[in-house]
Amino acid sequence: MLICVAKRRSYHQHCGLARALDVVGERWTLLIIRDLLLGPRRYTDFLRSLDGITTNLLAERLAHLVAEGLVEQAELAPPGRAQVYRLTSAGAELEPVVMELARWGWRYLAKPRRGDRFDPGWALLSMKRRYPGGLDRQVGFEVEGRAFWVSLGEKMDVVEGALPPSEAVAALHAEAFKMLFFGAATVQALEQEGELQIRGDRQAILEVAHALRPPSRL
Amino acid sequence: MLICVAKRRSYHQHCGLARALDVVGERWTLLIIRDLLLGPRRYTDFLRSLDGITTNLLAERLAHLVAEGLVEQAELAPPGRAQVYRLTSAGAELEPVVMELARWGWRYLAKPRRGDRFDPGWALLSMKRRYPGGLDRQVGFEVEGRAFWVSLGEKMDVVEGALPPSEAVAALHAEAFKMLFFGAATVQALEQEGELQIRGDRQAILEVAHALRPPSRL
DNA sequence: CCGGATCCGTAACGATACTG
DNA sequence: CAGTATCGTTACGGATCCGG
Repeated sequence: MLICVAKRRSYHQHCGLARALDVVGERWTLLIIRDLLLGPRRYTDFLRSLDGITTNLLAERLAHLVAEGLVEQAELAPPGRAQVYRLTSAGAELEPVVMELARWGWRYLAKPRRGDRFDPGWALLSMKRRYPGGLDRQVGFEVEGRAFWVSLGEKMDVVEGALPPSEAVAALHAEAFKMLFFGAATVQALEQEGELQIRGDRQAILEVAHALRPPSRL
Repeated sequence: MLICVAKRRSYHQHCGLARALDVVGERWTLLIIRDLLLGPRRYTDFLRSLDGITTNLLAERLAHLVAEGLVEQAELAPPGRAQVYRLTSAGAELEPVVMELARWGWRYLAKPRRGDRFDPGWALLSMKRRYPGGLDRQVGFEVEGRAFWVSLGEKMDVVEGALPPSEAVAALHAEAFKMLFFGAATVQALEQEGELQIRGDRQAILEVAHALRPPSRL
């Protein structure tokens, strides 16, 4: 009987970058972190979001992240009582890493590839770096059955899922959200075309959308 | 005869992070970028620095980075006339990504692993984020036959290789440099022990070392 | 020596099926 | 729902070889 010590692949370099990549450099890992930045997730949430990942690989990545202390498991309060994965504080400190990579990769989004999946959560996350600060608004976005809660204060916070009610909620389809994200449409235009409905404080939605508008092309 | 279209693996997500990882997420890629941030490199430079990479993989990674427009090949001026790889502007824009990952991975460097390679170039790169600005100094570091030129102005620049002469040069061994990097020693202490020699403006070296000192442990 | 290309074994990954 | 088990495929690692 052989006892196999799990020997992870490593660059064996005493360098912050190399050590970081030793831990989170494997395939899918940072995408899992990105999803968790929107709040706790269940196993099947990942399977839905990370289209193409296989169940064994997801299980292995999650186990590794838990072992590294970047992710922890928790039980959701009743009546849900489902088990979820959530970031630890060490894992949450990966946010600047994710944001920098997303910022650099933004250039490739200008020419969309056919068949690529779009998720409003990913878009909202990347909007964090657009927010210049100075507002105090809490609004919600409902996109095809999913709810995102955006809080603009000193910083921008965004989480997916049920949360305290906000001043206003905008409901729209993913395609419309995509257009907002890329500046191909405005809230007013989408509203006129019936692609966007606002409940509550309309001004709040307009202010938030304006604060998070894409950088002008010049 | 089959014509095979090179089909790269992709996450197929319309997301900046996923697209970035599609391009630079493969093994070794960001380490190659890191090395290039110190200046142009030759093929064999990579082989020496990236201990463990194989020649076929290095060739493939470089070819891919060139194809993506992040790296370009150039001929060094005579009498060297060697071919080198260097970053394009798009590639150089990966510096914040590398720095953020290195910052996050810094925590793992506190407990060194046996057998990990140390490179003063990697250390100097990660010192960029320590520099608070406000100085105007150019100094050199000679570490076991390698020359690094550090310029502190509005920002910190560091390149490896021959460059315009600086105000001062400090010569030391890698182990001594490591101690400086981690705050386990000071320039004065190393000098007294004969582990560090200064040519030229001693004050310049002291100022640079102080500006780049590791964050205090509290 | 430099700058790779080629071949092959192994480990990581991907697809599918199955289970408590 | 939350995984495990099995198996084929691809990427990676190790070694050698080759033209300039």
